[in-house]
Amino acid sequence: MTSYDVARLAGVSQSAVSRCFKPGASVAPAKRDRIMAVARELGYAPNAIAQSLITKRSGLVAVLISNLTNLYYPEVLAEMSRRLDARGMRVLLFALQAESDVDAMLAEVWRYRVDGIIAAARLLPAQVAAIAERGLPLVLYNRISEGDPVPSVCCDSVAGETLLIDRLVAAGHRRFGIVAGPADSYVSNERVGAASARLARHGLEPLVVPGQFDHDSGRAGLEQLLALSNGALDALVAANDLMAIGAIEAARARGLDVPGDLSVVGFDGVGPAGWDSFRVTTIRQPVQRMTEAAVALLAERIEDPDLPPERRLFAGEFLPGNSARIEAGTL
Amino acid sequence: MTSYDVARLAGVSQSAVSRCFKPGASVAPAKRDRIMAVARELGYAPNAIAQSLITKRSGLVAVLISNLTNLYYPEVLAEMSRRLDARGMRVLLFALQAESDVDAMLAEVWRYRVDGIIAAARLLPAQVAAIAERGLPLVLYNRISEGDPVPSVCCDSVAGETLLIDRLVAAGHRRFGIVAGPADSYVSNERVGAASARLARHGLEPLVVPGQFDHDSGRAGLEQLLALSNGALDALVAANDLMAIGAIEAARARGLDVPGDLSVVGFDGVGPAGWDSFRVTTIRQPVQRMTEAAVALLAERIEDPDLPPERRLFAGEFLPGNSARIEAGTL
DNA sequence: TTCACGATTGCATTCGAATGCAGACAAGCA
DNA sequence: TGCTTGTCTGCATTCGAATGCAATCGTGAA
Repeated sequence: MTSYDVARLAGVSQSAVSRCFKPGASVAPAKRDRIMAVARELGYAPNAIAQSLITKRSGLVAVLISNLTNLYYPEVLAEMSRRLDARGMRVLLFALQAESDVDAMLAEVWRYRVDGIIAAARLLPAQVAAIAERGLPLVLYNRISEGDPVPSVCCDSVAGETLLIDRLVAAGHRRFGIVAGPADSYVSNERVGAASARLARHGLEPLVVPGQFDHDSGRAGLEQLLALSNGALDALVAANDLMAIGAIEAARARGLDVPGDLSVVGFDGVGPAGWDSFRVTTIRQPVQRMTEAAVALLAERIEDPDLPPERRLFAGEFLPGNSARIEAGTL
Repeated sequence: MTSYDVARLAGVSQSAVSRCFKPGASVAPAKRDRIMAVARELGYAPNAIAQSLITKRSGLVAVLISNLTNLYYPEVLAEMSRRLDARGMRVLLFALQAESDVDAMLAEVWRYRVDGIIAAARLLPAQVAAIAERGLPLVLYNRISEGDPVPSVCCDSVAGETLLIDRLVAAGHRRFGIVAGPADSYVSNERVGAASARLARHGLEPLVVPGQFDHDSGRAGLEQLLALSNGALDALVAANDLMAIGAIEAARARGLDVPGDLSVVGFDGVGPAGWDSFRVTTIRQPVQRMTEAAVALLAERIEDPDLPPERRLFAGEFLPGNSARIEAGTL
């Protein structure tokens, strides 16, 4: 079904059909009705491919996500999809396996003439530059660019970790351990850096061990920290909830009570963190508002590519949970 | 950058450039090298949009997923994306909020001239018919069509539930409760039906309460079942792991030991089911093989639309876990 | 009645790549 | 040398919709 088919059956020109589907175009009401009736009968809708070719707008947004299985991203993706949808844009999904895939993904991104990119994945400065060179609007999600400024949406790790640390210190914790995420993860570095810095302000220095943002890392992290500290650990700060949960389970497996013997805090506020078995003391990212902001930033820049980069920082919500000894009522 | 730009700089015709990017096309080696050099320099790659228009192949596959936040689908989506990628196809993602969205989504699917559809969402017979009418290959994931036969990939619920029930009965459980998923969910009906049928073979009849496939439903389901049975419950069969976990937590909250006082089994084999806190006795879906099969079925049918519908049923893997009293060594 | 003006309408072109067709050219063979 | 085969090439057209431009129509004003 093409606009020509509709035109022929309705006895008008192809232009008329095209104009019927363009809001604000000049078409006589009677003719429009006739055309739309035929279109409906034939099940006609403008071919987005052909439209893209001529208008240079594909309606596609490339969404790059590095580790979909991270429990946190599915929610982000679902929200993002919904919001892009509401603005008439489609999600072209790029689920990255490894960092090395990025260049290959970008090659595909170019080919499909997407209108913009939302990236929740690590991009090298050269990659960011390549995107900018093509004039493609880009919005980073929970990371910022290392090179030139790029619009981004982040959850305030510094504020979040600062709050957690202050609470823990106020409640008497002194011997801290931190389980970091991957060394090249922006959020991990932010969170670990913020927590360490805040501890330093309190005159404390944490033990830090690396992790991978997954459940097993939390378990392994706890073991390492206990070994390093000879069992003298008051609080474990995990760079995300999944690791916090792993740590909680590992602690229990060793007969430690959480939070009685050890306080554990996480970050993200994913679903399982709220389950009875864990009730992780954590910071919940405002996913709804963050995805909305990301989509809005992108949409604005698709309309006007000259808008300056803007960085939106969202405060997380403190979830007291029950995995850390924290003074009640000090909210 | 268009093929014309490359052609001009390389001093050849646009056709030649086009042929350079088509495997097996006839181009003199020397010329090919020259053209490719220019193309690389300009960062040229064929415009997928223009290609789609003329070849009637977009390389896009619409992936419809109903509840991305279900813990199980993210893994499916990531795997599917990777495998489609390997075959040179892109994922156009449609994350459904409500069933009512399907028609709106399909309208978009038409517009983008996707090459095929993989649906992990409920489709009405009329919707399946509309897809068939357009000649679009369709593969269903973990569901089958209610009307005309459609290629599909499923995990064998009957075998899985049968195995679980047999084990439970063999271990002496007699008073069963089942927490179902949404009434319109195919997998829920399959699993609940299979479990009930198998129990009937053993001369047993379970209590059945409805759920929503989420954590809270498991909790609520347990409460309801305990009320209905006056506390006389041996085993709880949840239609998925998330509900099994909710039920386990609710049972513990009531002071019941799992599996000492109550056995709980789930289905899916999602990550959290394997965590120490739960060790859910469950059936793991072979996601890798299932997604590979789904993508293969689709790819075949894109090549040859006349292939007959085929149904692939995969056996799940029994994970003993530790949430049910089951005879050891009876594997 | 005549003219101007605005609302409609269709024509023709454009977007970027793929491909059937025919011409150009070279090598192979008798 | 003459002719047959192939191998390369470029030309021209095609995909389906959007849009600048000019033509057409109707209407109200002068």
